[in-house]
Amino acid sequence: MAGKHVLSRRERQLMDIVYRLEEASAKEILEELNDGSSYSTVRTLLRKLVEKNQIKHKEQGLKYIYSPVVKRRTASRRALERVVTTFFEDSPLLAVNSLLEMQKGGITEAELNEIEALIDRKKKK
Amino acid sequence: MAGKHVLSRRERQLMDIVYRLEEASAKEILEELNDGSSYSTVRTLLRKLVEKNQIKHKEQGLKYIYSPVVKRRTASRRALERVVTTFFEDSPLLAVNSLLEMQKGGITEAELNEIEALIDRKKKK
DNA sequence: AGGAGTATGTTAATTAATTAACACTTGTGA
DNA sequence: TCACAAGTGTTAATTAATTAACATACTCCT
Repeated sequence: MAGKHVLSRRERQLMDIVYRLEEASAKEILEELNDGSSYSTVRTLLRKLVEKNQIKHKEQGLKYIYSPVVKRRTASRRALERVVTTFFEDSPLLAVNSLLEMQKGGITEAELNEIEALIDRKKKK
Repeated sequence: MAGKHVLSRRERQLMDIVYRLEEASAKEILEELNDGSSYSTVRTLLRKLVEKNQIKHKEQGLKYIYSPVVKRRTASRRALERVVTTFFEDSPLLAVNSLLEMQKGGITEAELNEIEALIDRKKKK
């Protein structure tokens, strides 16, 4: 293993699932992966992520429930920053523009109004 | 190698650089990486990315200039979608909210106005 | 011409990632 | 109680990723 915070492809894939589900058991993660992976495989990956201090677990009855060490809000900011840096020339504005055009989960008129409200609030500072 | 479109950690790191720079020579990528990697190492990675059909190169005098096969616009959409799915419950709105709060490359008043203009334009459709 | 400089092409050794078998623990219902 | 179900813990084999040495090709300049 290279370092504490360097994640392999597979490890990152699991982290994404954990962030999406907020918390999950090994079994749930296996189901989310939905490739032919064995339970054992998933558990080895989870153990490595615990070692790398990326996730922690609490016991729930028999099983462990895993959740991220870095909270979602922080991780999401970092993820957005990376995308903005890589694809949008460090301009959040350009990224917002792209989000407005996004089809998936398309933005409704009501949501557009919400965004305007956010902007107004921001302007007042 | 697993599949044609499955990238390793290092390969993705190079792709990010290529997307950020739009196009780059092996040497430029080496400089961007800015860890102790050897020129030879970078070139091997580039060759693999070509094999995986992630980048292509044109010759420029002696050297190759590499650029992504999937254009930036497409790749950026995919990247945003992934972030929105993983961290923002499939809601572009929530992602926009987070971008508005982003410090790095902070959004100016003028840019806020631009966003409002974008929204107005969008509303008219 | 030919040597230095700047590239790319080939190959191989090492290290890390990935996968999964197998052993063990604990709760639970017949 | 005791077999089974549902977990986790340990370990190891295999495959992929990573790194870099070495060889080769092409330009340019003296």
